[in-house]
Amino acid sequence: MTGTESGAPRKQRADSRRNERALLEAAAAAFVASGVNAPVRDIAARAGVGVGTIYRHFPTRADLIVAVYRHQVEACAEAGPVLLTESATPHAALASWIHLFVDFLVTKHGLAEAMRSDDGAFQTLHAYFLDRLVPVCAELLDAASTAGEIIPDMDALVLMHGIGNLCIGADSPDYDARLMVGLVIAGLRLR
Amino acid sequence: MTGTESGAPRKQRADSRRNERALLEAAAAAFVASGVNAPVRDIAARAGVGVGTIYRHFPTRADLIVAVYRHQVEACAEAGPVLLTESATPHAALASWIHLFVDFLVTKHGLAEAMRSDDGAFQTLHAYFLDRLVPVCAELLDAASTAGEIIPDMDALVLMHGIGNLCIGADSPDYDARLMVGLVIAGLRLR
DNA sequence: AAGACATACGGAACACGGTTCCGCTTTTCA
DNA sequence: TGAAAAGCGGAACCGTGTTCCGTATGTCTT
Repeated sequence: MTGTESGAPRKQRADSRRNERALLEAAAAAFVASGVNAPVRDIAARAGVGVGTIYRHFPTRADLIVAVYRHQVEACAEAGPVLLTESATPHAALASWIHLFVDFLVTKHGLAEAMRSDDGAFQTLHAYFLDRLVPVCAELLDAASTAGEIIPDMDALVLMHGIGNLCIGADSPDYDARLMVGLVIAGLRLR
Repeated sequence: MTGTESGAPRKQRADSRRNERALLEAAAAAFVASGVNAPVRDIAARAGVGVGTIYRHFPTRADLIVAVYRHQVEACAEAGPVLLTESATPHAALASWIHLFVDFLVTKHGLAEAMRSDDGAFQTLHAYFLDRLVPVCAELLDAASTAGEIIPDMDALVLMHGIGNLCIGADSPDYDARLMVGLVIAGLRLR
C-alpha cells in the first residue's frame, strides 16, 4: 500500500533542490540586512534566480519565513520542557522560556510585526508559530498555576500574542520590550 | 514683533477651507470603514476632490490622522489630572487612565499599528500622540510611585509604547488586549 | 464691474512592490 | 539519444502612494 504508487512519480529535479537551498540562504541574508519584508526581487537577485522561482518554492512570504526560522522555533519549543525540569520553580521556567522567545523575536527585524499582520498571506506564519509554541507555553502556564504561583486560567494564545506585540519595534532606542515583558510576567504572579 | 508681518499675506480661500473640512469628514468615515490605512484615492473620492488636494492639505497620512483624532486625544490628555483628583489612589487613577487610552486605541482600526510604524511619514503621528500623552502618563506614574504603590522609575514613554503595542490586533477574536494591559498594570504594583 | 494675480484644484503620470503567466531551457527517463 | 516532464526567468500587470503642472477659481484692486 505504501511506496510504489502507480510507478514512482519522478523525483524532484536536482536544480530545483539547489535553487531552494540558494533561496533559503539568500532569504536569511536579506532578512538580516533588511528585515523580513525584504523585497521579493532583492531575495531573488541574491539567490541568482528569477522571481517566479521564489513563488514556485514558497508561494507566500510566510512560507519562506517559516522555512528560514524553522530550526530556531523548534529549538525554542524543545527548550520548554527542559526548563521546566531544570528550573527552581515553574514560574521561573515560564519566565526563562518567555525571555527565550523574546530573544528570538527581537533579533528578527520585522518578524513581530509580520506575526501580527492580518494579511492572509501571513496566516501560515501565524499558524506555524502558534501551533508549535502555544502548547509549550500552555504547559508552562499550567505547571505554574497548579503550583499556585500565578493566576489561574491564563490563556496561552493570548499571552503569546501579547508577548509578540510587545516585541514590535524592539530595536527602537527609546523602547524596552524586555522591560515590558517583565511587567507582564510579574503581573501573572499571585500576590 | 508679533502680528502685522509684512502686510497680511492674504487669507485662505473659501473653497480651500471647504475642502479641508470635507476631507476631514471623508477621512473619518473612511477610517471607520476601512481603518486608518484607507487608500488615498478612496478618501479623495469620498470628499469629491482630487488626490492632489489631500496632499496639499495633509502632506502625510499622519497629519490627516492627527487632525481627525485631535479632539479625542485632547480629551484623553485632559482626563489625566481629573482622574488623579477623583480616584481613591494614584494607582487606581493610572489604571483608569490607561484603560481610557486603550479604549481609544482599540476602536480605531489600525491606529495602534500605525503608531508603531517606523515609516518616516508617521513621525508626526508618533510625535503628537507622545508629546501630548506621555507627560500625562508621567504625572500619573510619578504620583503612584511617590505614594509607594508601584515600582519607581518606570519610564512613561516605554509604558505608552508597550500599551500601544498591546492594542495591536485588538479586534482579533482570539486576543484580548485589555487582559494583557491589565497584567502590565498589575505588574507595576509593588508587592 | 472688470482685470490681474495668487491660490488651489484635478487627475494624469510616475515610482515601487507584489503577483501572475507563458515561452524557453534543463533534467530525467526510457 | 530523443521525447516529455519539470522547472526557470523575467516581462507584464495590478494596486498604492506621490509628484507635477496646465487649468480653474476666488480675491483684491482700481
